[in-house]
Amino acid sequence: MPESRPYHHGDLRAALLAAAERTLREKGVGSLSLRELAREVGVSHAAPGRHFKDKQTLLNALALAGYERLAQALNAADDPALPLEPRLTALARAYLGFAIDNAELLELMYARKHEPDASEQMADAVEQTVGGLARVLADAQKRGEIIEGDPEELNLVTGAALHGVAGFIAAGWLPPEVALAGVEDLVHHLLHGLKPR
Amino acid sequence: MPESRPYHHGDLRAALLAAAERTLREKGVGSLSLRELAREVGVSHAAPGRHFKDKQTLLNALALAGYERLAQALNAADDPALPLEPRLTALARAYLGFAIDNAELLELMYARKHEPDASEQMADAVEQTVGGLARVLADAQKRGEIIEGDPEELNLVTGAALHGVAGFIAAGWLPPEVALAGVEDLVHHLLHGLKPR
DNA sequence: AATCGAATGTAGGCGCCGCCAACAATGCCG
DNA sequence: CGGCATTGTTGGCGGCGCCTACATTCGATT
Repeated sequence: MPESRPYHHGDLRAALLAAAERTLREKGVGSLSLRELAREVGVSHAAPGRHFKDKQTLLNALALAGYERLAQALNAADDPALPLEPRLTALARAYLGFAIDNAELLELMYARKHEPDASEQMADAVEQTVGGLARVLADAQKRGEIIEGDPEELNLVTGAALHGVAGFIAAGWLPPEVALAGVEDLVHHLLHGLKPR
Repeated sequence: MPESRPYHHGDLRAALLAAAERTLREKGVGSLSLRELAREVGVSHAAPGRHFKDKQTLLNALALAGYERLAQALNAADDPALPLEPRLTALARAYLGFAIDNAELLELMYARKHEPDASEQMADAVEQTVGGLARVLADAQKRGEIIEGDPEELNLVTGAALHGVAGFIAAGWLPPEVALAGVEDLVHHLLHGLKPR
């Protein structure tokens, strides 16, 4: 007889996360159940509890993995040799690309709110992610390519604009192609403003 | 003996929506259950089904009401007599104020995505909401206060920046006071750009 | 290498949920 | 006033998250 599945899975935690991300992408966070995941992976309905103390913990892990992938994508897209405008455009394109390919996941990543601790890991991940943008702006400021003033405020405007567009995409108000096609203009308007000069 | 509650509630639908919004504000969308609402309002667990065919339908109604309140707040805040910058600032302040006071609700409003129809009412409501912003920018463009070019693109930059800040607030990354304090700078940077001039 | 505790998986159950069907009370319109 | 649509109630089905008790396996200590 075929030896049945071993009692221990081997890497249940990773398998659960992988299945969860697939389900998240295909059916949305709403139809994500621990029992269903357990079924997909082929373990009992209580097995996930050994690796994630509750459902929220699994979602947090998912979000954390998302931040790492996002930070990686942003770092890969950043070319410090470029002048400010194309450099920012590339960064923006990378962020929106991630938002398009991982809409549900991104929503999860941004849904971490009133968790008291929410694991400092999460805060670190967020910091690392926005750090890429902050670095670009700080560099530009140092070189005099953009105005002086509180860097936090500049980060906010730029980050908010990007985040907002990502939100529009996730909400389905802005078709992905349109968003990508408009990246260049978006960055241009951010840098040059809307007033005539 | 005190006459017992009448068999028919009178306005169960409105009572459910009111209770739902309170729960939403206090405990978040996650702890919103039809049965719990029914209990709060004092009806049986199946009564809500007479007014909302399923939970999503109730959430949609909630979101719709939110759009109406938001559009109202924005209209009230818009003073066409003002010059562009203060006019936009007032609008932004109103939007962020709404986002602060109704974070959970706003999240619900923005969560309507892959519903095929999702009721055209919703689309109308969204249109009405962003319409306020579009009007301001169109006016300004007509008066030559801002650059020419695709109005859609200008709406996008401005709307995205506002929406993004609202998202930061909802996510808990940006303390409300900081957001409100930065509104003026935000609008200023949007209009004048980040590049030195 | 044998042992024993920690880690990991299983079985069952509790109370909640959303949704459905059958029935009861009420309001309304002829 | 009689009948019908509306609105509420009761009961139940299957699914869920989480818990406890138990089973199996792994690995470190001796």
